[in-house]
Amino acid sequence: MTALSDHRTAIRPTMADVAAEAHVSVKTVSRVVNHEPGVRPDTAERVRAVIERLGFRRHDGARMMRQGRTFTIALVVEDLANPFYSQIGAAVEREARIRQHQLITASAEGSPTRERAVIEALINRRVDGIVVVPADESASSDAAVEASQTPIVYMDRPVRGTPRDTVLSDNHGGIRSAVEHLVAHGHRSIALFGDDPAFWTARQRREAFVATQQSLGLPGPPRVSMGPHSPASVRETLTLWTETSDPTTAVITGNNRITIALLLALRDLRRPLSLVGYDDFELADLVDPPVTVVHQDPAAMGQKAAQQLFARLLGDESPAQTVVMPTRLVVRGSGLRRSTTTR
Amino acid sequence: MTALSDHRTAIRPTMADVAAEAHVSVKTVSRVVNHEPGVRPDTAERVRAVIERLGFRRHDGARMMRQGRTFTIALVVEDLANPFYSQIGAAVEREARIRQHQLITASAEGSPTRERAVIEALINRRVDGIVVVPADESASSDAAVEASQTPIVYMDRPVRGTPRDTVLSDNHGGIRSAVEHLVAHGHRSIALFGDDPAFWTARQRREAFVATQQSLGLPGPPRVSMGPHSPASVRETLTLWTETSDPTTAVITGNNRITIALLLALRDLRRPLSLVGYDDFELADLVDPPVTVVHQDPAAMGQKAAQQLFARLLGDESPAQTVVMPTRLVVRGSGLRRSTTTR
DNA sequence: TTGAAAGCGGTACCAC
DNA sequence: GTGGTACCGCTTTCAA
Repeated sequence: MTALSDHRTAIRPTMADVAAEAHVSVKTVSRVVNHEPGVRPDTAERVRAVIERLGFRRHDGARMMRQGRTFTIALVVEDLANPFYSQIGAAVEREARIRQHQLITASAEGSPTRERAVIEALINRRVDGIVVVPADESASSDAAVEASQTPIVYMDRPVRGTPRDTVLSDNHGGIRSAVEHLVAHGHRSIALFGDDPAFWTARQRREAFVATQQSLGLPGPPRVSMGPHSPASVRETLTLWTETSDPTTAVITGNNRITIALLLALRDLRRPLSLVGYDDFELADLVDPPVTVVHQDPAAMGQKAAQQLFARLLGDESPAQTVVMPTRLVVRGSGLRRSTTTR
Repeated sequence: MTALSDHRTAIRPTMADVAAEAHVSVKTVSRVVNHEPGVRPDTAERVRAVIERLGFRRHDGARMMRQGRTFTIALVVEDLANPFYSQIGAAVEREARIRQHQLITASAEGSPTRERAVIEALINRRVDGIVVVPADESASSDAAVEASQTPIVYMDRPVRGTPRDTVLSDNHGGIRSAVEHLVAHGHRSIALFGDDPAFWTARQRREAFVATQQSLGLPGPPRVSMGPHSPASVRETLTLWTETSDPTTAVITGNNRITIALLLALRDLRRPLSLVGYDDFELADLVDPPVTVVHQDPAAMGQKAAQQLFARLLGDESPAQTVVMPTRLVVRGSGLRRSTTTR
């Protein structure tokens, strides 16, 4: 053991240190560490003993660099604290872990600029692939992604430009199931409180609502109010629509947040309105009456996206594909026809 | 441009490629890329032009290796989809991003074995530091952490062995505030539905409950039921405790999940019990009556842990410190004294 | 079965 | 100002 190796060992032993101690070459240490065949058992044993004694741990950074792969994928979303995204994150991480990969998660906070910066940083780190819930449809980082050849999968919303693998939710089907459910329970005058039309998903759901309403032959022009909403604005609009000769008897919301705003508004109004919310939420069962919802499955979407990404990493060269994940109507009661006396 | 560089450029240009094209040394390219001073403006401009033309992007893996730092920290929790952890995750990621670091998140799924494997993999990757919500108190990966010298911060629960930086929540204060609130509203017979005593936090809260009950001079032996719970088991216990000569009039829960089980049980029982839940939840406002809770601030805890970690990365060598984060009682109404006629 | 040497793509150090 | 070169710690290649 030289003075040098002695010193280095104290900090972080390398394969060279192990090799010196075990009187073998670095290559042999490498073989042992990576369980490569072709090492005599006793040699391997000796090397393993030294590894153990010195507390050697392979420096994966060096390995990645030489191999040109990082065994890392990344997930870029708007806000990791949002349940929709955190469920996606958990699913993607799981798929990564199963395949011995690690996951870098990053928030873009809804800003295309930040999203681009984040994605470029990830490319510089040579992550093997990226899953992105894009901030908008502009594909802000398209050029960088293109040049880097880094496989990317988009989720929840499509982006313009070069077609890429994309996992969407069936917004049309989700809204249709909501409308049909309400109609089946006798509703004819249904309103939609959608999200800000700046969001692609919000526009999709609005279109689906209008189309379904027409295809079912419901009377009158569709009543649609797009966000952003507050409980107050919702209350106002609701009052308007329920005090006509053709009062709205049921409401569909465009997402989670709006469902909550609506529940608050309904509580104040004390009006017997039926409701189907978009997005499931934890306490839907505990509200009175329990809230019927269109359930998107973020975990399934995340899993699907990760699987698509790993297929690319394994060499799948087929054309970019878009997958639309089904939604599920969870009936809990709030969609039933309700009389004033119910409350 | 040689044939070699021609080929390489098509894949991924390196500093050597840029240097050759710009007729400067690699070192000069490095200087330009890193905005180091001491490069003539026109040289820098020429280099930048080539960088642009070739689409060069620095390989951060190589840089990290040379510098011995990865500009990466990691977060290990039980389940990324759990709101408590995902809020921590969002906060930690934010602190990392502000400091130009990236965050690797990993789930240990509550298994100490998996946790150890995950942490060792992170150490092998030479992450600069790790934040861990440990699966148990065993500090399963302590030896590896010790040897690797990787800074680590524990959250929510302490671990045995070598003292390390730890961020805890004030379980005692949280429970005390809940009990005091109920007592202030006239309750004298209060019960606790705690979580599985296998969890350190659950035991802490139980102890706090018993201690507070005694210090306030409440009558009788403390009524405590530790988990795991189901709505059915909760209902059974509640029935027992409310049908004595000294009926329980208020309940404190040990966490989020139990609060929900309790709400379901209460709905079935239709008994006028007051309630203070541990952990805030999104729709606490919408339940009838709105649920008063002890709010832990996972975002603040995550932020604090990340800040402590970065202090270490910046060279803070002071002794390991434990920080206890305060909780906040969010009064919403369910803690008030309720008569049978209220429902 | 084993090892020597050349890289992977940058940065650090020191000449010029 | 600029460049040469060793080197981070491992894998790859090829020879012995």
